[in-house]
Amino acid sequence: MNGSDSTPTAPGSGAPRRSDATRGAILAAARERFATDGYERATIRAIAKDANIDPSMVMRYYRNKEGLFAAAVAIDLRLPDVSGADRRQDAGRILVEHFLDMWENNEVLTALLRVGVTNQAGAERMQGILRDQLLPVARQVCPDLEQVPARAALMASQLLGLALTRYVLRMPPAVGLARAEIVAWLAPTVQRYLTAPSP
Amino acid sequence: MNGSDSTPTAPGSGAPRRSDATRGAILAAARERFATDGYERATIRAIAKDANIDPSMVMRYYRNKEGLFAAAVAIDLRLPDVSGADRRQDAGRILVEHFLDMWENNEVLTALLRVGVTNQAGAERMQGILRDQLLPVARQVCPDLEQVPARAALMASQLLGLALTRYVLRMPPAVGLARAEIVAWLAPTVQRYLTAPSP
DNA sequence: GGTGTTTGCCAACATCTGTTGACATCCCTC
DNA sequence: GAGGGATGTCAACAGATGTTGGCAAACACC
Repeated sequence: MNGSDSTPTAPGSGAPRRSDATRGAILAAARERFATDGYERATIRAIAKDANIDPSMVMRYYRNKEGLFAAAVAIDLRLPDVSGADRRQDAGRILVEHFLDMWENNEVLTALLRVGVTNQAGAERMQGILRDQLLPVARQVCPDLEQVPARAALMASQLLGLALTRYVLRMPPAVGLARAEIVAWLAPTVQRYLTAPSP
Repeated sequence: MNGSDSTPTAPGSGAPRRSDATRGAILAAARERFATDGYERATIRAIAKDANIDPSMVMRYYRNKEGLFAAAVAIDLRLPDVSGADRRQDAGRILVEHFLDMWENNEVLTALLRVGVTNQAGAERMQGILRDQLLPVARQVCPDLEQVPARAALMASQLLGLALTRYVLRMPPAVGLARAEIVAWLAPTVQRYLTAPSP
């Protein structure tokens, strides 16, 4: 439940508009549709119907479908700091737990993953998240700076792979895993990708 | 390069038809389009154009778009046997190498992954592959039979996660990984998921 | 050589898509 | 209370999409 985050279009600036409720409803509906249907099948008409407004309002407030997607899917992973000496050796567990928390109650992540697979803009957005958010974390704990991108990519492959099988494809055995199980299995993997000496 | 596999529709049965060349061309074009565009954006018209035939031929030979997809994407991972005592402790490396071989020169896998994310039928197909092909491999090497599904799911999460970041999203650091690097990093992970005692 | 089936192309259909513009209505300001 | 901008509704557009049926040519078989 993301709710209505202050000002939908220009966060933190501009006076509140009378249409903020509508804008928020559109964004909420868009997030849900993009998450369940992907980019192509999430039609503007369906989103507008969910938000109980006219399709033309979507165009007025977000220019076009791409603009709507850009506004609806803004992701801040809020990755925790793991640079402390004590936390560094626990980075795997901390990150896996944080990732699960994020995915379990944030449909925007599922939306972006679904869209990123079939839409170029979505894919680039995901590349940006890896570069701007995941990579810095790897830099905090990785010994050799030159290996940071590779290690971040490895971490991403495992975490996104879990999200893919569990939240998108909903493979029964992946859905059936308990949270504690996932942490116990994946934490050492991520820890190794981040800190183990290059094999 | 999959080429034209004998009889496209009913494998291993029926006399060769005069239209086999056309059928094959359609399937090849469909595979490529589904792989690059996903299900929705891979239009029948575009596929027909690639195959240099009329769109109506696609409908004649494969009923509808779903039928075309079902015919175009039939996957046999040809997973190697790892039940031997010596191979069992090498299962991780063997499977990762085999997976890379498969993905590097088989666009059908990319097609299925792209479609599985936005299409229910595609998702079910992938679930079937996990159940019918990946799970038996896990059963060969996993000590506790009850844990087989969970371990197969873990293996799938890592392998599909790599495919996702490298072949679908094409995240630069994931694309930049050398084959040997991937094997060196992922083999121990898969090995642990399959054979390590439950953590 | 005539017959029936297969193969292919063409035109069209109904529907859905993103998108646009005109018009009515509300609310705030002077 | 009049004016003006913001907000919302309605109808329509142009194009694309899956799908269908009819019709000509090529072929196989007697």
